[in-house]
Order: sequence, then structure tokens, then C-alpha cells
Amino acid sequence: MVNIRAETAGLPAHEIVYRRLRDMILFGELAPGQPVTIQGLVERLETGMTPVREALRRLIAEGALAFQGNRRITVPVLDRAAIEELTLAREALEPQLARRAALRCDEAALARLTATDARLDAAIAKGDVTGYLVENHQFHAELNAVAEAPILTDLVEGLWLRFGPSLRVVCGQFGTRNLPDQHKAILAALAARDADAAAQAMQADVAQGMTQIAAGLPDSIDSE
Amino acid sequence: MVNIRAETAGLPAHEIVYRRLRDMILFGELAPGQPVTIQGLVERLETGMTPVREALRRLIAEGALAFQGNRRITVPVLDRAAIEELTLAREALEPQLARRAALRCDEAALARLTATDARLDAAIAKGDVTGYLVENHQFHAELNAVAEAPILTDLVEGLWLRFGPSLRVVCGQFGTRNLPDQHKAILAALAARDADAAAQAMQADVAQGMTQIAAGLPDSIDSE
DNA sequence: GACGGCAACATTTGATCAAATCCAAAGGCC
DNA sequence: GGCCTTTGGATTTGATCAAATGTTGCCGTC
Repeated sequence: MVNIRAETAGLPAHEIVYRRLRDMILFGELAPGQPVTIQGLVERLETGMTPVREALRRLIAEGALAFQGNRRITVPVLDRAAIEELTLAREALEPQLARRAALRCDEAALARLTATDARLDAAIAKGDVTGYLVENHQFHAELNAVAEAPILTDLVEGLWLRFGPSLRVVCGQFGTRNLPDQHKAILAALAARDADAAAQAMQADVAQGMTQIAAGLPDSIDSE
Repeated sequence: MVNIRAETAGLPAHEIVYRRLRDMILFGELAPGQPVTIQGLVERLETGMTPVREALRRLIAEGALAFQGNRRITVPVLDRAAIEELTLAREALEPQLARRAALRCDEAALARLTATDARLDAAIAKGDVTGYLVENHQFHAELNAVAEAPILTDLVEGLWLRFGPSLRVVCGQFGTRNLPDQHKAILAALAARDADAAAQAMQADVAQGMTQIAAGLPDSIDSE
């Protein structure tokens, strides 16, 4: 199963560019604060200018990139206030998705999630940062798919795009050690079809993850 | 104070197109299910094709418009499941914004909100549907601005874009009679700096509004 | 330190290509 | 014989590209 860079046949170029850029942001090929130029992406992705522009507008609308006023585009840098807001939003939405997932989870989905979590643990054990980021996102994406709530899933995906680059920075600083998660508790709650337990485990997972990101912030607030 | 179509000098064309389209969606110039064509907008807004494309990508990313697979764009039609999700998301996020607003509200902001609410009541009394939609949105937008939470505000604005066209339909069916809101309770909570009361009043306002929208749904599910 | 020129970049336009839909006419089936 | 289906072309619309235009920021000079 080729999970990344799968079937891109027949899709419009702007869609392909969007997905590549999204993965670059989610999995840390772009660092916070880094400027993003249209022409640079045209060369790097070997495509025209129009698809790149459309993909960028889309990512800006989702908050994954920031429009700097003087028509410069950069990867946003999160400050404490932003992390606080993201934490609030994630804790409000993701437990609800876990709750719905627990009510709809079948054996096939549970097996998929368990397998993904096993790959995640393997990546952590190997110190494979990119693997960790990919499988962690995959785990949550599969869970959201089970919840069958497209709008909520969209909202949460947008939140993940916002903290993706910062998460990569954290992993770059601390490696894959000390990356605890509540996935085992989530899986147990899903297996038991216990919505309340799933929501609570997800809340703990979110809180833990966001604390990790906050810990990787620039120590002093000296940026203008 | 010219609230709509304000200073558009120096702004890029795609930004202007985006704002015009957003207002058309929020205030009901576009009906749910209506197809939106790029070239139609090029003629209607008297601009080039690229700015229109970029504005559409942005609105699609925000869920305000839907990409129909066969590269057709339409105003989305909400079903019961979508309204349920939107209600859940709004009830999770907007009370939090009200809570923050109560902690940060000063006299000037309170005066602005009170004035906006008065204009809202006047629009209801006159049966002015567009005025109701504009002032109701303005009230919530001003409240969100007071909360000083740009990310949460972005998320909520996106939700409003999703149900905007359906809200217009409801008003078209029932007029401006029977449009109760909890704005007086919200204002009282803000004046008292009572965060809990503000959150509770906002929750009630959201629930009431979404119930109105659900009531305007197609009575039977006979659409293919 | 201020001014002017230069280079890089974003923005926008218009044209061209490709895909999908629409309409109508022909054929087959009841 | 009438009606439904299907197929062909014509038209509308979307996608992409290349070039022209305007702006911003930088750098060297006075």
C-alpha cells in the first residue's frame, strides 16, 4: 500500500501541488518563519505558476501559510497565544471526533488503527522523526475518517496544518525520545465502544502533544 | 462609517474579489445549490480570470463553496448531518470566544456592540432581511474581535460562511418575525464581565440560530 | 544618512488547450 | 407509431501557460 504520493493521475495540477505542499508542511520540510516564494516553488515542483498560486491561496486560507502584508508568504511562527488557541480548539473538537469514532468503529477500522500505531511505535524506536510525524498524523486521520464527520475533520486537519512545522522543530530538538501518547488508551476505548473513554483519552493525547510543542518554543520572547 | 465596500485601494484584485464573494455568500446573494462559474464571475465582477480563480480556491478551502468533483463549483446544500456538525462546532467554539470577550470587554466595545444590536433590532422590526443578516454577523464579528483570538475567530468565520446561504433561505421563508436571539443576555454578561454567563448565553444563541436553520430544511429527503 | 537605480518578485492579462456538458438527430425497443 | 436510449458534434467552461506590468526591498553611491 503506497500511502504517500499515491494516485495522482488525472488530478489537476493545482491539486497535486496542494497535496505536495501540504505534506511538506505537515512533515516538516518547511521550517517556521521560512519564506515561500511562488517562483521558487515553480522551479522546485516543475510546474506552472497558476497551479502554485492557487495551492498557496488555499493553504493561506487554512492557516498553514501566512500572508505577510507586503505580499510575502512565510511559514507562520507560533507564539504562546497561538499555541493556547490551538490547544483550546483541538481539545474542543478532537475528543468529539473520538467520541463519534467509538460509536462507529468496526473491526476492520480497529485493525487498521492498531497497525498504524505499531508502525508509529517502530518509528519512535528507530528515532525516525519523519516516520513518527507521518504515522502519528495517519493515526489521527484514520480515526477521523471513522467518525464520519467531514466538516469537523476538515477543521481539525486545518489545525494540524498550523502546528505541523512547529512539531517538526520539537522533534528536531528532542528526537523521538520522550514522545508519549495516549494511543493505547484510545484504541482500548474504541475496542470497548466506550465513547466517553475515547473522548477523555483523546483529550489527554491532545494536551500532551500541545505541551510538547509549547516546550519547544523560543525560550525568551525577544522577537518584535 | 461605511461598513461594506470600504477602502479597497491598493489591495490586490484577488483580495477584493474574495471579499465581494464572501459578502455575497454571507448575505445571501447566492442560493444553496446554485452553480458558480468562473467566467460568469469574470463578467459580473469585471476582472480577470486569475483573481477569480484564487478567490474561489480560498472559499472552497473554507468550505464556503464546494468542488463538485467534475470541476464544477456550487454553493453547498446543507443536509441534517452537516447542520449537526456545524452546531457541534459552533457550540464548542463560540462560547469560548464569548468567555474571552467578557474578560477583555471595555466600555467602548460594549457601546459598539450595543449600537450594533440596536440596528439589528431595527432591521428585524422593518422586516429587512439583508439588514438582519448584516447586523447579526456584525454583532458576532465585533464580539470575536474583542476576544483577541485570531485563530478561533478564523475558524468560526469559516463556519458562518458554511451556513450563510441557508440562513438566508430560512429568512426568505419565514421573514424576520420569529428570529429570537440571546444578544441582550450576552450584552448583560459582557457588562458584568461574567465569563460563564457570556458563554452560556452564547451557547443558547448558537443553539437557537441553528435550530432555525434546521427548520428551513427541505421537508422530505427526496433529492437524489 | 538619504537618494536613486537595480534586481527579484508578485500580480494580472490574454491566449491556448483540454475536458465536460448540452443539444439534437438517429436508431432501437416496446 | 411513439418513446426511450445513444451517439455525434458544437459549445460552454475549466486548466494551464507565457509574457507584460507594477511593486517592493536591497544595495551602492553621493
